[in-house]
Amino acid sequence: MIHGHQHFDSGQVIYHQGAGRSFAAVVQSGAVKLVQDEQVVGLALPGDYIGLGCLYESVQIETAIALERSRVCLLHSESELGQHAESVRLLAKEMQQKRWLTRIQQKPARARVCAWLIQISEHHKSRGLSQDRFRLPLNRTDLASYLGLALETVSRLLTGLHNDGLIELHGREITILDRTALSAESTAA
Amino acid sequence: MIHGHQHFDSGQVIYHQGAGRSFAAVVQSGAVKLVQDEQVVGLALPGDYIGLGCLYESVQIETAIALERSRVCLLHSESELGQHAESVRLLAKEMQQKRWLTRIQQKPARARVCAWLIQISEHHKSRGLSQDRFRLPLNRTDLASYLGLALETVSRLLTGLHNDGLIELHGREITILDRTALSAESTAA
DNA sequence: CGGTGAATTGAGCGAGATCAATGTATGTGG
DNA sequence: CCACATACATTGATCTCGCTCAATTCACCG
Repeated sequence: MIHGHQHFDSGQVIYHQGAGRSFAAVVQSGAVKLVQDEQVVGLALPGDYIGLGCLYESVQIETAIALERSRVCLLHSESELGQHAESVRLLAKEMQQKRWLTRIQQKPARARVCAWLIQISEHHKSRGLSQDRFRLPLNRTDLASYLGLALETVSRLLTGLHNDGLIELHGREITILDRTALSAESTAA
Repeated sequence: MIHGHQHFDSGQVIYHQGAGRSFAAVVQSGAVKLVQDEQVVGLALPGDYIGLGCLYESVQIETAIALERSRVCLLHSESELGQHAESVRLLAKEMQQKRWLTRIQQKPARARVCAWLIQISEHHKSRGLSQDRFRLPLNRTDLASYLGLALETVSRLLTGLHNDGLIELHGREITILDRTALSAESTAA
């Protein structure tokens, strides 16, 4: 049984979909994407739990891949995951994420991108970082997969938001210029 | 505190989104739809739990509406919901549903409909009913909302499946003629 | 019968996908 | 230091799936 934290380089697999002897983990730094059948289905940032499927499934449900050098604290045993009451809370958080995803999937493409940007921004804020200036944790391909769009569409929409003066953009570095408008668009249609 | 089962007529609200003093319940007969912000986000058939949000939220997350005369067993207290370990199992089942939804949302419209038909068919099978002949629990409008499509599209696709000889269809009564093909299409693209 | 709500069918349009080319940043080895 | 390779991002042109709007049709009920 490996305890304590462990490092993963960008692109490294933390665990594979279908793998037995499954375990959960907490992301402590960096960023991790969750992939299910070639589809990006989740994004875990510092503080987020991954692999909670082990609470009720015998094998991992998704593949977890580090998006940049990340530190992850592996939780192999039941006791390391805390009491059951705590487990319910963790599952609940994951459920909220899924609900959010389901809801924005119905919105038009531009709203999805806006909603995601806001979401990432909030996450940064909650970690005490700048909520207006940060690096996008996903590249265009992964972001497109996550939002259920074509990568070209994502690219076009981001430059669109830039042209409309809502954001500043240099590759993956982003600055939010008009959070109000962004937020408004994210709830549109 | 109301105990035991209770009946709801078609269209009756079991609980409202946002309602306090929330509770969970088990559907014992009939069918219930779960609506979140005008959007159908779930369908509960006999044996399914609803309102599990009460495990971690103080107010109901969605509105539950009976689709036909249904018997529902209300679970007001923590103890009626079983031990925590049981709660995790219930949440897990709900999570699976959500994962399924997220996954098919990316597929083309026809695959969504096929996947849903298969899903309902399996549910019937697991209840010991005919897996080939049954009544669709949702009308076209609700089904469209659930699958993220326009109701006209759903209608066209169903008649399409009929023309292709995969199903027999009279209003909401359906007969599955070619489960293999249906299943194959549900995983397409 | 007519009346009401659900389902089907048709015509046209548009958001977003696809295909294809070009651009930009980080390399790596000569 | 420059040519070149690789990966990621942008931009353009075109096509298509599914949406919208509108007109029937169908089933059931008073």
